Amino acid sequence: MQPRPTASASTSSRSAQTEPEASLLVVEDEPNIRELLATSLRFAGFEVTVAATGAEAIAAAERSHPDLCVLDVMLPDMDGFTVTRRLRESGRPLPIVFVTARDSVDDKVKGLTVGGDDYVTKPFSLEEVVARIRAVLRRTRPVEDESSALHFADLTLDEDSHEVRRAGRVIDVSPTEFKLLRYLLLNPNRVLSKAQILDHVWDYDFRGEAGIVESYISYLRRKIDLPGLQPLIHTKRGVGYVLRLPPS
Amino acid sequence: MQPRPTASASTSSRSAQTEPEASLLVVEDEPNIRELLATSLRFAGFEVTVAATGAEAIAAAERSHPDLCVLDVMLPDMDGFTVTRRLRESGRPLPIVFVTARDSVDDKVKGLTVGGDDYVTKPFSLEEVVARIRAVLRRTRPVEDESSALHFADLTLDEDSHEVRRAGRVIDVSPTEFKLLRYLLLNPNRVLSKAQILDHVWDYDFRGEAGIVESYISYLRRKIDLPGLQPLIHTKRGVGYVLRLPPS
DNA sequence: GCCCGCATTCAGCCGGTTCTCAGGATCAGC
DNA sequence: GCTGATCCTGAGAACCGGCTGAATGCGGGC
Repeated sequence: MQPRPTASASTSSRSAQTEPEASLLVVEDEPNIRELLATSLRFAGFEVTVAATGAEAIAAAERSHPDLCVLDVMLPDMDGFTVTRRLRESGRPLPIVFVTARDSVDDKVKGLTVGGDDYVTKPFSLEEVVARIRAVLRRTRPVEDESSALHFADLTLDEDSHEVRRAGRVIDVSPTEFKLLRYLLLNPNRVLSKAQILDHVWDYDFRGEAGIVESYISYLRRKIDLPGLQPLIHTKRGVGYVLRLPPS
Repeated sequence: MQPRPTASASTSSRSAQTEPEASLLVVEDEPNIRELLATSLRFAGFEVTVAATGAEAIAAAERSHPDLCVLDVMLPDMDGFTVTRRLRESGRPLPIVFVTARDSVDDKVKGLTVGGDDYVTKPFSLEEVVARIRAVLRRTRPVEDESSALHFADLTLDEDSHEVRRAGRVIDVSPTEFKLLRYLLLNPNRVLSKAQILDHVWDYDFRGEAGIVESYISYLRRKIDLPGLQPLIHTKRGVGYVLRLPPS
């Protein structure tokens, strides 16, 4: 798991907020994944506490009263059902984003996601996790001024409807194109290196080269930067890509 | 491995401050690189402690509580991912700038750029390292007074968008031109010798002559000091170059 | 099974970038 | 004004990064 050329980036433009967006409890027994989640979620603006087992999770939840729990369903000491039930025994409706192996029986997890909950499968991409968490919070929070759409110039991306628009016109994008565009929209006017994009948009175990980012940038440009419109995706040779209005 | 005779120069105008800018922990097993980093980062105004192994690093971090860690991912005793996790296990979000060999097998550690972290590849240029460190600190520090842009007269250089402007107009510069201009902007009104510029802007293993600095100064002048504008880049014959306003 | 969309890799092309070099311009000192 | 040293800059070669079309393979839906 390692280096590929990278530059600097923030996962989210909200990281500058002084007030944390929400408090999360991350429950995951694999140390590397736990730290990966904790680090990137903290940087995304959340307040994060961690736990490695179900028992720890229950103790931590009583102490810190998190707004949401990121829970690995395969824990050494107890299964996801039990942890979920115990976490909610207090009566507080704690929303949960489950983390599960892709090849695990899906029916079990589906039964778990009845409320406003959701789940992601391992290996996941960091953007995906953050997006799911925000979506669940949006759904379960009482009052919300937040819209689920990201905007830049005449470009819109709606998380709920999974819809992309340029100049009012709906644009059909593939899942990976959607995730890449979301990452760009979360970081407008900031150069993102190919390595950064790879780290945030692709699954954490992706073994490929940075060339695939070039391919997807190419696909996106073909759909987003149509002839006659101002190009929004720009190349900074030797550095990365940036979403911005053309220089005056 | 110390490249070429380094004139004593401060990397940044902040080095005159009595208060150190931030405290760094440099973890690198190669003694020459370690000293090169430690020396130039101290010149740049940082408080620096060093460690040669992962174990030393963890011990040192507990003792000195650095604001940021500069970490070679290829250490004799443990890999970068483990060191990172152990350094952060205390819960304190320690930002990290990783150092990695350019030709190292890229797929060993992934996810190095999450949480605002960044990395540089060996061989690096000193300006690049300092710039990355400052960028990460800017992103991860609570206080948000610092802007990512450097200014001098009507000339600006933005690290985030990698954009250069003169008199409001965007100027397209190559990566090397960008680094050279950043070095000049960090040292306004100070004459910089060609040797100094080579040491800071070019990779530490660059074997070329100082003539290349003349070439790049020429390129920059063509783009920055446009006819009709006040020239900002001046030659001090026999000494070096200086960024300043023309004498009245 | 068959088809289609999507993810991924790769190679060729193109143009920008880096770097060197040499001729000519400029400057300082005499 | 002369002269040597220094600097400027145009030209060119080698290199490198990025763009794109083509090929492959996988997986889901019919």
